[in-house]
Amino acid sequence: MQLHKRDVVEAATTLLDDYGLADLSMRRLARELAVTPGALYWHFANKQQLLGAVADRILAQVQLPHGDWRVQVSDLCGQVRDALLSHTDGAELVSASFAAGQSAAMTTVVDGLAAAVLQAGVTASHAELTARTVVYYVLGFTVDEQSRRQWDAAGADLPAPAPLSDDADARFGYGVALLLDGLSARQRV
Amino acid sequence: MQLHKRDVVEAATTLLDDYGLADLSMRRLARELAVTPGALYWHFANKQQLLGAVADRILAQVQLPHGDWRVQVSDLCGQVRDALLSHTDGAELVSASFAAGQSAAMTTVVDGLAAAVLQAGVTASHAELTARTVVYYVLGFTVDEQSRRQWDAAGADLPAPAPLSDDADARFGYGVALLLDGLSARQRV
DNA sequence: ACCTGAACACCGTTCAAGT
DNA sequence: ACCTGAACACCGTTCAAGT
Repeated sequence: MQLHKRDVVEAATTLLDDYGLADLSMRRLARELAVTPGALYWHFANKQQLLGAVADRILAQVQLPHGDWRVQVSDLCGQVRDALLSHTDGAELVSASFAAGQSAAMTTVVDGLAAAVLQAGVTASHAELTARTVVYYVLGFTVDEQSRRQWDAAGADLPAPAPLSDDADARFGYGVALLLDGLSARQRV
Repeated sequence: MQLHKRDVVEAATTLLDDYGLADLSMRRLARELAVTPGALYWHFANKQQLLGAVADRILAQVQLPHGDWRVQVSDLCGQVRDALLSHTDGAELVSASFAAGQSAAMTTVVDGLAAAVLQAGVTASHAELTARTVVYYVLGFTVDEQSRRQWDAAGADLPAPAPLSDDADARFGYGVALLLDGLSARQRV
């Protein structure tokens, strides 16, 4: 039966979760879908575009937040981080797709952040720049966190007491708060 | 005659500047050095490690700054950005090497930033975290800037008036200033 | 419209064997 | 100690030809 874009993206996500980004190849994905590699190129122009679609799938759960701009920004940051951490190499994949300009969902996130910081009194011309600064932090932090996390998990099974996941939350929140403080310091009200 | 680590790293840097990261392969590098691919594996454990050495070479020009902590931070940020922009795909390469924990020079930069922000009154336990936040921004911004830059350069030769490079400097400075303001807001003096 | 078959031009890495 | 030869197990992408 017919191959649809959605099936391809779903299979790619499963492959990602089970074997990681390094083993997510067009050939392997084709094998998993029981088609020839060339078939994928009917639906996607290239691998980058396909990975962009996977990135968007990973970020699909993210909702634009409401409330005070500070709450909106930290909510959005937290949602993105949670989405990335819920898939193997999710942070690396989304980060690369964003850098390659292949993630529409990430652009939506930037726009959401830009709208929020506008309420903080940032000028229109600086809103997107501010939003990107926040996104660079979220992606940089989470890529780092996830690689350490996966490295630890690859070590001994249950080595130390437990990695204390709350600590990572606090560390993540620290950087977000730092950026929010920078914005507040500039707020003219 | 004998192949030395330095020769390999130098040749890799030339290849990077001339053809970009995507075309910097172990096989092509070996060809350029007139050796067999296997020869490289006597000097480097794997490609990641070799790229880490190239990253360190790119950052070799960066000097630990002096003066007020604010000046130290923005100096260091500017130096790193300049270093990355002076090699094709330099930002992407250093960013990847840093994420993979293969760049000693980048670790030195983080330590330098941590030392600077300590003077801003950040607690010792938050200094490295703050430094990493700054680094995430510098890398994220510069990867973005360089990819746009190279994309534009690949377009028409001399298309519009000129890309206005000072604008990029100002945009970069804006994010650094935002982080510095966040730190200042917390400063207890 | 959608997919196969088959090719093109490559990869990173390992390792016995040579010098 | 340092490197070659040769292999292993793959890649992304294209495109005429089939259905």
